[in-house]
Amino acid sequence: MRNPTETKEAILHHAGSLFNLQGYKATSISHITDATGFTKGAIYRHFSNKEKLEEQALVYLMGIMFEKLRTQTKEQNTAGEKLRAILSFFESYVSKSPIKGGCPLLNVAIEADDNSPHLRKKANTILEILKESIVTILSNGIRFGQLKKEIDKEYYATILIASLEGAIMMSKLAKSNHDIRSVIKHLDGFIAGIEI
Amino acid sequence: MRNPTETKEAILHHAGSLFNLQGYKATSISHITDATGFTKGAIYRHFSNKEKLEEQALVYLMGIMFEKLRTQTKEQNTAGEKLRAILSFFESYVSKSPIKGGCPLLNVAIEADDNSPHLRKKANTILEILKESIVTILSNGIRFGQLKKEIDKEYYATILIASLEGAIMMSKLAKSNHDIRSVIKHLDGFIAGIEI
DNA sequence: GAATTTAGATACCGATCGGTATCTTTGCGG
DNA sequence: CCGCAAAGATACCGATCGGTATCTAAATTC
Repeated sequence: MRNPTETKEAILHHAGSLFNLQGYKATSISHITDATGFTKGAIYRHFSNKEKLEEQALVYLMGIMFEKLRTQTKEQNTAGEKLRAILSFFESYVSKSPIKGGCPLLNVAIEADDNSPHLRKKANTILEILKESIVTILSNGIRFGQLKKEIDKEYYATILIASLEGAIMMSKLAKSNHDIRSVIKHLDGFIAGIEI
Repeated sequence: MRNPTETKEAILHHAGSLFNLQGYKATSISHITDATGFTKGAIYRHFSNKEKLEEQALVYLMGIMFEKLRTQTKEQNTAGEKLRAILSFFESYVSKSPIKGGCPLLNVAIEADDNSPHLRKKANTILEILKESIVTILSNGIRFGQLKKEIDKEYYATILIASLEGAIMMSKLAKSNHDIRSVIKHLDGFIAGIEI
């Protein structure tokens, strides 16, 4: 069964999983060959070097994240419900995570901010997309008369993301969802404050 | 000038700085010998292995953090002022950081949570100490009639820490203090809500 | 179905990793 | 000022790092 498309997909899948769990620099090509069953020859045929593999694996991981996030918000009707779907989506990163190792955005941000310009740039773009998707929910909420008109949308998006990402860090460290539940409780009230 | 105490201090200082900037696993002993001017022989005389050096460097970093935090809160008189001193302390991690590379607690938490049990445990203890120190400020604020009696202190401490740590991640990623300023603005109001 | 392209395996490269055994040098106690 | 213990330097170890050149085998093309 030789299928280059599936091979590349399998490499991205396992590499992404390992990068998110162990870190990008800490994960070697050998770790990936062990996980996939493929050899270095196969990996370097599909990716010119480790840096490119890291970048594409990050995009792959964020694709999964945004896909899950989008389906869960689409199920909801009002802006308030959509925002609360985001809260529970982030809570899932602690216990039954869609990707092992927690939030890939948080992980790559901390590892890359000071010494991996290529990953940092991509991560920053991803953060902006996440922000923008929350802003869109808020805009629609205002348009449909579900949220107060005068709110600073970008400000609210920032508060939500910062609190949730910080809470993931705390809860993963303590191996308990107590902290993220507190934060979600707080953000729930925060959202209620702008609902009509 | 041969002074083992100063040598150990210098190793911890440079190692801590590199660990916080590049990560623990990504920083090799060679990086530390380059930074300190000492050789492997010197390092392994003072630290039995790299793991122990990582642990002690983390404690060293957090010592600096808590020392700075303590002096800045001690300068303030009321609980509200002390809490706001914490906000501006965290803001300093982005621009004029006491330690290069951002918040050492956040950094070690993300790197260690899934695969460095020895660091994870220490980091978790540090998180608890940070929480406890905020709870103490809140308790005193209540005792001196500066804060409302009925508040859930641990809950408030969690919200503060999560928001601030998440904001550091965002601001370092975007290389701007815009996000952390938004979060601080929000937390400022949050604190005002429990002041009398 | 033979020829050719391409996916993937194998074997190797120099550099660097954490760690150690040994040697030299320094400073201190007598 | 001499002897000795401790501090630090040097030189090395096997393992592993990212990367590449080459080879084999499978699919595609005509």
